[in-house]
Amino acid sequence: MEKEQRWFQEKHFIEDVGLLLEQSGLPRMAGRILGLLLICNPPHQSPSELAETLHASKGSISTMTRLLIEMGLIERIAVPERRRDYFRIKPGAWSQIIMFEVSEVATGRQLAERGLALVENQPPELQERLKEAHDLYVFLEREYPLLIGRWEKEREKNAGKKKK
Amino acid sequence: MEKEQRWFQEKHFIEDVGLLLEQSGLPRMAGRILGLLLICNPPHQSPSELAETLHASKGSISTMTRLLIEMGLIERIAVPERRRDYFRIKPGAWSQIIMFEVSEVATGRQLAERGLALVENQPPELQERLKEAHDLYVFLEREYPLLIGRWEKEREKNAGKKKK
DNA sequence: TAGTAAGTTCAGTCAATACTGAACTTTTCT
DNA sequence: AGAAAAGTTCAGTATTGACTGAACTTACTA
Repeated sequence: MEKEQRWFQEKHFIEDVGLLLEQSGLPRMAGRILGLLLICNPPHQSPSELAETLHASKGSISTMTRLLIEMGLIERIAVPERRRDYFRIKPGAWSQIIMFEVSEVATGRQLAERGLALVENQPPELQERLKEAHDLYVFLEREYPLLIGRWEKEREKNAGKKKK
Repeated sequence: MEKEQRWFQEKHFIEDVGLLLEQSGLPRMAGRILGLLLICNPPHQSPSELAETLHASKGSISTMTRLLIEMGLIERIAVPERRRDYFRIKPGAWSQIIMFEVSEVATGRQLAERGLALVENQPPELQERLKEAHDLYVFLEREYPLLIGRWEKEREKNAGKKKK
């Protein structure tokens, strides 16, 4: 049956989004929820729909949706006729995910500075190890947000013209 | 005593490098080794020195140094007079760490493409969710390496003039 | 307004995996 | 060459944190 084949692919996709975002520190189930919300139709799902589709407990759905909302990756929406809440991917979620990397870079820069203080009495060529790291963090802390800004601007510009 | 104070700071620095790199998927102990190799004097350390300083078993030092070498973050060096091997931070280690992020971006792009195939029959506004993610990954896959390249070039240029 | 469905919270379980320690191999020193 | 020191491998332990399930709260419906 055609439909089962399709669902098999979707299951795989959802699982792989879970794995990918696990690399970025999200719990597996949070990534699965995002994966499902990326491809579902309609694009909004209730907690119980999520629980059933993902074969997960209501408990973990509740915990993980709260986390995703705090992180700004999904949002609650009200659906006319139904009173209970639905979730959907928040527009801009993906730049948000990338922005978390930026704050990690900032942490790295601060840490490198603490390190530099510790080696300040060593000969300059020994300080080089840490200077390299520090230098890169400083560079990225400045340039990374600019890069994302450039993307957002380009994207906005293209929003006007309907593609294809 | 002045020296104990210093060692306290160093311990903390090492531990925090461990925590930072854990975010990027390295085992804690691997990050600690890098942390120590960033600030130690001399800049090269033998496995047994590492084990003693970090209060770790010889076993985990052996496993983790092998991992770090495979990842291109540290290297073996021969020290005159001593036959056994020493380790030190490999120059360029930090751009290497960043490069691992790039390959994660590539994974994300591929995954987004699989997702797009799954929603190709949905109305265009529903495809938007995935297009945003895909678009960003494509952008970063192109621009991120260019950014690192720019940094490396700038750094090379500055290598000539001794600073301060 | 009572009854049911949906959602939240949290204590306890389970699974993944980093790390230890012991047996073994390789290197170094006398 | 023999003894000791250093390094590797791997089976087993310990720790961490995600997930479940049950008790509870809130929202909906007849």
